[in-house]
Amino acid sequence: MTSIAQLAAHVGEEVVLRGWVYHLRSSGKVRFLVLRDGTGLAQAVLVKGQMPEADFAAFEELTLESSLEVAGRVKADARAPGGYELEATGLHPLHIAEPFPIQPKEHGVGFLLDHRHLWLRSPRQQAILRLRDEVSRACRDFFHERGFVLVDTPILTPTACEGTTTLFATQYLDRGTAYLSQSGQLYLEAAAMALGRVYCFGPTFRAEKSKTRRHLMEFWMVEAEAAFFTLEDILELAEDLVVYLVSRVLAARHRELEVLERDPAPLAAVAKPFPRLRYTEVLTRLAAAGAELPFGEDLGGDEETLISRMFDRPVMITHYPLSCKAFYMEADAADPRLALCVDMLAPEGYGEIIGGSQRVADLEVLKQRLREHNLPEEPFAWYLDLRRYGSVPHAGFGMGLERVVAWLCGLRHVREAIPFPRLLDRLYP
RNA sequence: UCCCCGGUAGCUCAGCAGGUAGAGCGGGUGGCUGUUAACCACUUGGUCGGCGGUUCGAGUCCGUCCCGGGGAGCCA
Repeated sequence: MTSIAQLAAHVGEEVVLRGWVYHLRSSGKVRFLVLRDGTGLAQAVLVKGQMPEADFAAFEELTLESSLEVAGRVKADARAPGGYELEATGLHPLHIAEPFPIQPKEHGVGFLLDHRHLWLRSPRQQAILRLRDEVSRACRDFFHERGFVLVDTPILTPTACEGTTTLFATQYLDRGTAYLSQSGQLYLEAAAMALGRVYCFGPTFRAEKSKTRRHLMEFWMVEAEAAFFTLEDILELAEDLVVYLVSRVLAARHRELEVLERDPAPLAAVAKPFPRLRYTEVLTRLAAAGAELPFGEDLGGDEETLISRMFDRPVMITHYPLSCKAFYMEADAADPRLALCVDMLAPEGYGEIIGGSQRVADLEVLKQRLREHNLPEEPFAWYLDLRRYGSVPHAGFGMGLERVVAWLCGLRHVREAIPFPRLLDRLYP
C-alpha cells in the first residue's frame, strides 16, 4: 500500500491508496475524489469507461469522510492539488459515512470543540498535531544529547508541590486524599541528587478557574533539573532548548507551518543571545511605557505582552522579588529580596513559556521558607532530606508544551495545541 | 469568582419600529467529459436556549436561570 506523501516517487505506476473522502466533485462523466490518508491529500480522477462500471457507480454512494480504497495510475498534473493525481482504475468503499457535521467552511469554536474527535481530521489540526509531535521529540533529543536522564515523576501525589490550593483531588483508596501532580519538580530534585542531570515530560494538572487563551486544566510540561547548576546555567540551557526547538520545527515541519499559514520569519529570528532583563529593569521599562508597577507586584498578562513586544525573540526576566515566588527558590546573595529565578516570555505576545530557578540548598533556610509560606513541614520531610544528605546547589526549569506549540504554530489559543483540551467547564469529548 | 458579548434550520448567520420564520452552506433529486470550498435547476429542513412577565399579539420588550464565547486574576 502506498501513502499519499509517497505519490511523487510512483509516477507512472499503479498504486492503491486507502483513506477517507475529503472532497467530492463531479462534472458529468468525469468524477473527482479528493482523498486524505493522514499523510496528505490526493485527487483521484474517475472517467466512465476507464474502470469497471460497478466501481464507477460506487462513487455515487460516497459521502464526506467515507472510507475507501482506490486503485489507479499516478500521474503528474498541474491541475491536481499537490501536483499529482490518480487515474482511477478501481474504487472500493469500505464504509459509507453518515453526513459529516464539519464542513470545509467557518464554524464556531464551541461547535468545533464539541466535535474535537472529528475536528482532528482537518488538515489544519493534523498540521498542529504533527508539529506538536516534532517539538515533543525534539525536547527528548535535546536533553538526551546533553546527558539528561528521563525520570518519570508520579502523577498521584500526597501533597501540593507549591502549596497552592488549585489541585485536583481524588480519593486514594482508604488512605485519604491524593492530588494530581501540578509539577514533577520536587521529585526531579531528588532524582538529580542521584543522576546529576534529569528531566521529566508528562501531563500536569491545575484546577485553577482560569479562562484565558493561555490556560488548560491539563497540560504537558517538560521539566529539567541539574545538580551543581546555577541560575546562569539554566538560563543558558533554556535558551539553547528554545533555539533548538525552533530550528527543528523550521527544518522538519515547513509544510505544516505553510498549512497553518504561519509566517516563519519571526521564528527564523530566534537566535542566541536572548535579551535578559532583571525584574527591576522591567519595572523601569514598564514605567517608561506608561504602565507603572510597584516593586513586589508580579507581572500580569498585559505587562508580559508589553515587554515581549519590545523584542524580536524570547525575553528572559530574572531576579523577581522573592515575595511573589515559590518557597523553594534560592535568594540572591547580593540582594536577599530577590529570587534567583527566570521567566521566559515568548515573542508576539504568547506569554510565559518557561519558568525556573536555582533551588534553596540550605536545610534551615528551606524550613524557614516553609514557615513563611504557611506550609506544614511534615509532608515535605522527604524533600527536606535532600538538604541533609550531601546538599548541593541545583537549578531547573519547566516549559509548557502547549504554549510553545501555540507560539510556533501561531495559534490564537492553546486549546488547539493539545489533542483533547481540558478546559474550564469542558471535559468532553 | 468578576466584567463584557452571544444563544434563530445539521452549520454560519440575517430578522429594522412587537403583527404568525429567512439566506448561504449542508442533505435529497436531476443536469453537465477537467473539477479546485465547481457550477445550474428543483427540493428538504425550525419547540427562535428554559421558565415566568408585559401585550389583543413576543424571535423581537422586561425579569430570571442555563449554556457558549471573549477578557481579568493566577500560572506553564
